Amino acid sequence: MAKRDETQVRMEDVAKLAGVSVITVSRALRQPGKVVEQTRTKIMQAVEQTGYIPNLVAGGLASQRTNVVGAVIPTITNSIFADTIRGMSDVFAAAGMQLLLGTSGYSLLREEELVAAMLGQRASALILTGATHSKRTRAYLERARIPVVETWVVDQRPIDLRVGFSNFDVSYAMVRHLASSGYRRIGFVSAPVKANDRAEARLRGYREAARDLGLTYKRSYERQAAFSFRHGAEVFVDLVESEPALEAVYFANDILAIGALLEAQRRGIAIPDHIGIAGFDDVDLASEVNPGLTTVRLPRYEIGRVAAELITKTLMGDPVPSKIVDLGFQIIQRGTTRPPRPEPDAPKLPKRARASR
Amino acid sequence: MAKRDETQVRMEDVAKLAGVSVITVSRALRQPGKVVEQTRTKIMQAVEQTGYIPNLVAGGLASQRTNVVGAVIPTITNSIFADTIRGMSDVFAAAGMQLLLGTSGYSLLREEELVAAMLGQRASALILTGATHSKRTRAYLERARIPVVETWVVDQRPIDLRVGFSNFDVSYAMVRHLASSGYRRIGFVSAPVKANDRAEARLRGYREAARDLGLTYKRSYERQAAFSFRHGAEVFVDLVESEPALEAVYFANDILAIGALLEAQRRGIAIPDHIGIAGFDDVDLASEVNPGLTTVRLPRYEIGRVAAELITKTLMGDPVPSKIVDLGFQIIQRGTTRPPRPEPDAPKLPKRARASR
DNA sequence: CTACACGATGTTAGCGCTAACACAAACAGA
DNA sequence: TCTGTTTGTGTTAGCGCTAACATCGTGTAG
Repeated sequence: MAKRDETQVRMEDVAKLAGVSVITVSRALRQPGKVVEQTRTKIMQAVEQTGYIPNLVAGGLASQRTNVVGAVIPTITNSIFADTIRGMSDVFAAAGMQLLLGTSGYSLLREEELVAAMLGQRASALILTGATHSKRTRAYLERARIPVVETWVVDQRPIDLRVGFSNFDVSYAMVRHLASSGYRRIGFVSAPVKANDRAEARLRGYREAARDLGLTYKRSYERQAAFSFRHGAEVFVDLVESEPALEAVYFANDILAIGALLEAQRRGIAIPDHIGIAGFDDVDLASEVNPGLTTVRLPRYEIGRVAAELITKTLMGDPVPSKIVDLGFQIIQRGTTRPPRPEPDAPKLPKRARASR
Repeated sequence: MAKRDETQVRMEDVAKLAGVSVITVSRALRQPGKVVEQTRTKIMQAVEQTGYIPNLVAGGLASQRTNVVGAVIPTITNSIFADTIRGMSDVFAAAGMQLLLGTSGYSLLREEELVAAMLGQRASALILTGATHSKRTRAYLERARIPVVETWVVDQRPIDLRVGFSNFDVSYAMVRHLASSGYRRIGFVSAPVKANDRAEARLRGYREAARDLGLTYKRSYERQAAFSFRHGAEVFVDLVESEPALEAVYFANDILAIGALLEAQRRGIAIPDHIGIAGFDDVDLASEVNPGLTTVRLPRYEIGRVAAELITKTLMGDPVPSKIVDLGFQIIQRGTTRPPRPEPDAPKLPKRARASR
């Protein structure tokens, strides 16, 4: 064996100093109620004096459970996910659990590696982003028999739990909103859809709404752009130049939309008089730019909080009321698009989008 | 004992299926070169067939080391730290290490809890933000005898390793830059300095530069504001209204500065003609707003990358050339401030700031 | 006064893996 | 041929902790 590091304080050292057995120390630390006041005091003093920090690796092996929860997000650069992580962190910190974070970079293979690593750490539960996973990832998760929460999605069959909203519905609703403001020729700038079911659902929502509402729709009204202000600016210029008839451009995220807005400002393109701009996410900046960005507010923090709550509940053996939690959304009308017109006499728009395809 | 979970595949199951001993399986997975091709193939097939995932908790206990590195950042909401984490993640992912992330919310007590939890997980190394830690945190770290990297700072005595730049020097340099553009009355909006040595160093840099350069300096030229566009907007309005003589306002981060710039836009305050604005960080948005924001570019990603590289090197037993790595910075002149004037005949400004106080 | 419950603490036996050493077979050099 | 070395694999003994059961003392009811 690896010779043990003699300098490391073990539970045994604390026990000797306090004049009790190791199990009593273990109990004093984990279930203080089971140890009498006086003994506990002695033990805590010994802990203090030695600077003892319990070895959770050994504890995890012996008890067959850890206080670690793994979470995989596509990227940490997008502040969207930062809010979700904050939601998780707040709950897990209060529950004394550790968050093991990994970023997949929108790669299913990397997600698979991360899931394997987290299962290797014997994480008590896993939080993933989206509903698309490799076959092997699914196999791992099924065999692991731990709570798994897929976030930012609610449609389809969950592996276990699911917390989010319908990207399809939101996107559909935004197009409906723009249509109700009188826009008939609406362009769409998608995020890259590769290995990103949320982006793909937003694209579908746009297409189906455009069709259902009888808008002018051409494939050339669509573009795809990676997540950055710069890409938003570039794709916007390309789009308005090649499709001058467009009345509004709807972007799959606020960063692209704001990039476009700032570019329009530079080029003297009047927003919303010449063309409307809409985003998706309602980031802080969306209400600060001039004019303010019409967008969709999403329950970013809530997704993380609820996901973590479902997990802590499940781990404590409490039943959860529902395996799928839809947290909804809210269209935010601001100055980058014309305000909606008062309802015409016969509102022939579908009342609500279908729940995906 | 906790009865073992019979459904969990162990190394023994793989070994039986492959017709070898467990140690051979262990070696095949960790040091493939030590096992002959044919045996390894048999073992890998058995791994595949059973869906075996090595129990790193058991492995960590037996070997007395883990592939986990802990990192504590103040907040994940600030995209600044996101870049640093990306730097770490890229290196650790390539090295097959796991990142255990915690957010302290600028609380030394919370940092202490996180450090204790991470040491409890027997993390192989720790990455902290800043140089200010509680007494107990320092005691933990000294006893732990693992590599510890403090980031975003280089001054003073490190616990072990340190990667960043001098916030004092950067701030000093920015004020010097503004002065060289002819600004004499420069306001400063600090981030909250409580438990934030970087913010405090930036404030000191501003004050000392103002004094050294003979600028007009009044305590009422200073404000403090929490990290958000909105706070930047509000504090800017307050400052220009109560101190109308101000020629420029220098913000301790770009988010505050951009919030101010957008507010100025709304109120028709001409930037930079009426008043100059400068930031700190060079976020993506800084080059997109109109006019572009004068700011300081920091090696955000590099800090994370270098910190992680120092750790992987140290863990592999390679010596590191230096315990402290200063990654420098770069002033970025854009449109929110007047351009620097050509050097006057007698440049009596100090050539370089002192390395802190 | 005995029997029994209960609360507090201790003893024992692993959890699944790896370090160190052991050993057998194959090979090389004298 | 013998010896030493190298290579591949196995045996043994934990790593530090906790679950389960054991034990001991005290209080309480009959």
